[in-house]
Amino acid sequence: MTLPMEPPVGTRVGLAMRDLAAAFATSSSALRRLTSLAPLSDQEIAALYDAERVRHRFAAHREIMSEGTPVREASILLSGWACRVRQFSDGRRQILSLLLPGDLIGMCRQRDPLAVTMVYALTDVSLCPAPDAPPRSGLAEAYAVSGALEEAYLFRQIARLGRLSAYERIIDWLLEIRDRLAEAGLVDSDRLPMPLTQEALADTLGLTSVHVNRTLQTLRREKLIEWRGGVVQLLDPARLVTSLDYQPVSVTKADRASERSPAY
Amino acid sequence: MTLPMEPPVGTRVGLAMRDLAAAFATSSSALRRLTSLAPLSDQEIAALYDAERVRHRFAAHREIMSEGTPVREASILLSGWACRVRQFSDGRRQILSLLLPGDLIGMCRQRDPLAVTMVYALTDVSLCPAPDAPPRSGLAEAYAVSGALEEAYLFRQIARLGRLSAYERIIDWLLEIRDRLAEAGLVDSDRLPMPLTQEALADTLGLTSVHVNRTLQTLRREKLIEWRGGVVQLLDPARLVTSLDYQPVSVTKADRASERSPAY
DNA sequence: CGCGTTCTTGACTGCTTTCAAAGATGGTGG
DNA sequence: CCACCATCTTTGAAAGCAGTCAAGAACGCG
Repeated sequence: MTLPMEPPVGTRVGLAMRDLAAAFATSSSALRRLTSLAPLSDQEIAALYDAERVRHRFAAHREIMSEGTPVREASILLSGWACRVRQFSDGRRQILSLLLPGDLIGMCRQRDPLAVTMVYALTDVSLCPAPDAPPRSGLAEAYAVSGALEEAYLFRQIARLGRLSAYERIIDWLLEIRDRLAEAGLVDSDRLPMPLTQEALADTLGLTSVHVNRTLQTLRREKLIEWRGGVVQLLDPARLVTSLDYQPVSVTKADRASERSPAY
Repeated sequence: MTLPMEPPVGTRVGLAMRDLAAAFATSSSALRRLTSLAPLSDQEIAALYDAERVRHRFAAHREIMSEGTPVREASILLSGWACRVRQFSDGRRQILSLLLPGDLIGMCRQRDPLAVTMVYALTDVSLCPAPDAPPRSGLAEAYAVSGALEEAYLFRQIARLGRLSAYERIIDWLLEIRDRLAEAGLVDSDRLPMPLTQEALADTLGLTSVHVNRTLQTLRREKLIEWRGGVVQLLDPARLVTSLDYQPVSVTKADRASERSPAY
């Protein structure tokens, strides 16, 4: 079966909903992630599919949202990598969190929300508006789970910056990115797309690019990773995991259940 | 006028609602903070006042919530300081965020939520259940704003750990704590209650207690702060603010408006 | 007053940064 | 197809911020 690469225009709730749902879930990495967060109805999946028709594109290095600016509408990140950044007046820069395909941007519950951080495109990026989710719907649940995960990743980032060495930070971060990309179906046998420069990684991990470079070389020398041409290959994920007793986050009971017995 | 120190039992929506509201807002620091986040109706204030009758107390150094455990109900922190912590297997410890009077704990939107981090009482602490907030109510708005602020503080913490020196981290942190305590009415002319040990502060700022100690001495020598007997006095807040162009967070348009022209 | 916790101090180590410059890489246009 | 340029990666030497270890002083509580 050939999967649609771009959503055909004008598709609505149709005949073979079930097949469509399956197709969507594997064709769009964003859709794939969102459908994995909570059970969605066929209508909801169709709504997401529909929403993807409207695309906002941003070139790499463009500002998607600026600090202190009103947040208009919530978006879904369809493709590419973005991040939240804090820029200091003296040139220092800290990447606060990464935004990967399927992540939500600008999902605020208060009225007249202002962006608390700049959002910046690390690569070419495309967004679509996030469909409204009525209270207690499956989509609302998916949004809630996504929000809880985002918070959990912020906590991980704090612990990483506060207490891990450069060597540990890189390993811990790679494992987290692997898990997050895997949710969107973007990881194949521990090979992950890695569009970041070492400088961007340094800004993420609170290091200098020089030290990131040296530490990566250590990891390569130890045959733990390969990193060439925008792709990282984890050579011994098990050893990486045990070396810092890394554990994936889970924010709901259902989530933890699915970890014990993976769906696939 | 004498303010009630403990909420009298059985009070409901009464005669002099306006006066009551004013009294509550100054009597309970938690109530004071929540009422400042969004306009609340008299009924909502009464509900909060009512909720405070049920108190869960935790002694200092007790675990309030443990990682991976189901979150039963949302609570309001009435008094004392708590924190979210990540404990590493080798003894390292990172305090992820501080929980101050008026902060919400365990406010989750997803079903069957699990605690993502341990919550730990830094001092004796008392909590009460957070009243339910119907959608679009003032209370829901207050909860939403509180959640957005919490997220903003996590971003600040990440930037702090990633890119500031020990000296800068302490200043930045002190200013943030001042602002947060001020919302709850707990700051008087830049004197803040400071129940943390230098070790706890080290675990918050990703440093060692020895280095925190030395850095505090520098700040004292420079006549920037005093810290004695559980109280910190900021001696020159303006200089502290400009030294790292510190700016308070605002998460809504209304919020920013009130900064320009303070309500009191 | 006595004991445990917290704070303070010194000497030494080391991880990470800084500064600078040389290679590698990839995309573009002639 | 190759030269060229900008960006990114790699390397070296030296300095500095923060950590470690250890022990003594001060503080606060019962």
